[in-house]
Amino acid sequence: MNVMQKKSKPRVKNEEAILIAAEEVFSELGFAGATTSLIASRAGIPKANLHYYYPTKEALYQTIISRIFSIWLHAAETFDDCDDPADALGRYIRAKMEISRMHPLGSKIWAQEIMHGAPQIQGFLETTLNDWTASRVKIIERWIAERKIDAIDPQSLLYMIWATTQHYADFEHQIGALNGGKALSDEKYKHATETVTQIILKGIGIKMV
Amino acid sequence: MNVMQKKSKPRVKNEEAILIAAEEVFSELGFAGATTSLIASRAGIPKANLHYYYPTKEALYQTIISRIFSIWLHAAETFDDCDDPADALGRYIRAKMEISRMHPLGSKIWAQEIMHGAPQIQGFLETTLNDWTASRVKIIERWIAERKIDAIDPQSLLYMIWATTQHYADFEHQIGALNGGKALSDEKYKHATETVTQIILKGIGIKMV
DNA sequence: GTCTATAGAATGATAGAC
DNA sequence: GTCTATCATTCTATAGAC
Repeated sequence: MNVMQKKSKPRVKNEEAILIAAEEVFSELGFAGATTSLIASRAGIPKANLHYYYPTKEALYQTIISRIFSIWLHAAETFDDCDDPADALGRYIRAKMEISRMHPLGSKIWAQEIMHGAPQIQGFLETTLNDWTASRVKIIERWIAERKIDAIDPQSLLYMIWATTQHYADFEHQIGALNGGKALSDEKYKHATETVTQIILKGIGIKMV
Repeated sequence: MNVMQKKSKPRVKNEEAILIAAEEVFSELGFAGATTSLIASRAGIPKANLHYYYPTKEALYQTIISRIFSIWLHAAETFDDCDDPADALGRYIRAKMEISRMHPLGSKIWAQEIMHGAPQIQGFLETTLNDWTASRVKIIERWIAERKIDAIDPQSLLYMIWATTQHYADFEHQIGALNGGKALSDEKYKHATETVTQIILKGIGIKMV
């Protein structure tokens, strides 16, 4: 037998089912509105069983948050320090749009967490996000100094990218309502991604091919 | 005495205090997380008194929502059918930024309402917003046909404007955290407004003066 | 590991005196 | 109109049998 205690089969299965259900419920109802009994019910297990795997609602919520954080980190890495702003920003915008498409629930939970004053992720805002943002502001300022892009405010540019890309996740219900009540097709989503990329890049003075 | 029954003095005062407190609490904790006792406490009255003025938590919430709706209508009117897209869009973007500055709490409540599937405002999305959006898409398409702006997807442009301007309200906590822990000064906010306007207008091919 | 039953706390709303 | 006391419900969390 291994030194690493292998997780038992039902544990793996149940934990995964709980996390999927929890992400749904937290995104739909917020932390306060979510009930452990609803999460358990959607996961297909009795409520007491949920508390066996995750002792408190808050512990479950923090597990969800840390998963979302790792997705955030993945996107952050796509904004690398490269000489070509069209490359770097284009890749970053497309990565963020892809994440909004693949993980809209996580994006909504994240947005609500910030709207509520970031009770769980304040530390992240003050350390990881702050450092990451400062480093990217420096890169953008260098592009400006090298006359590769217009002399825009770097922070405002970053906020615009975050806002626009996350909007497709956070407001997907509204976008669906304005699309005849159904979600955007893959084709339309791709088109939106290209439009967003084009407007932002052209907007900061990058010549589009 | 007037035919219109004048509202008594304490009623006016208390209703106003309740609405201000309710907007705060709903934006911070969401509908489910908000408690009538906390709202009453912030309004400086006993909980039973709150229920005297607003029989249920939901009735109070709907009053708040209808106030936010009237602000939305006000912003919508600034996007008028004019020949100059720089004028029309610039005015609209600036009006939206101003609203995010003046009414961040309302914006957050609105965002959460949509994230939760718009339980109270689904009708608004399907009628007023849908009609308004369709009419503005037509105007944008006309500008494109007249070669006044690039041939971008009108919907994506509108979403970008909504996302970016509302981000300054909905994510003000994060923006503050990235600004040394304090809110943006009037000066910085003005600068952000100009940056946002410039990037979007230039991004759709409008020559900036 | 699973599940029934329930304890203990919080909350929305109201009764009824003033 | 105001306010204390309280009911009824709901929710988190756990005990304890299996």
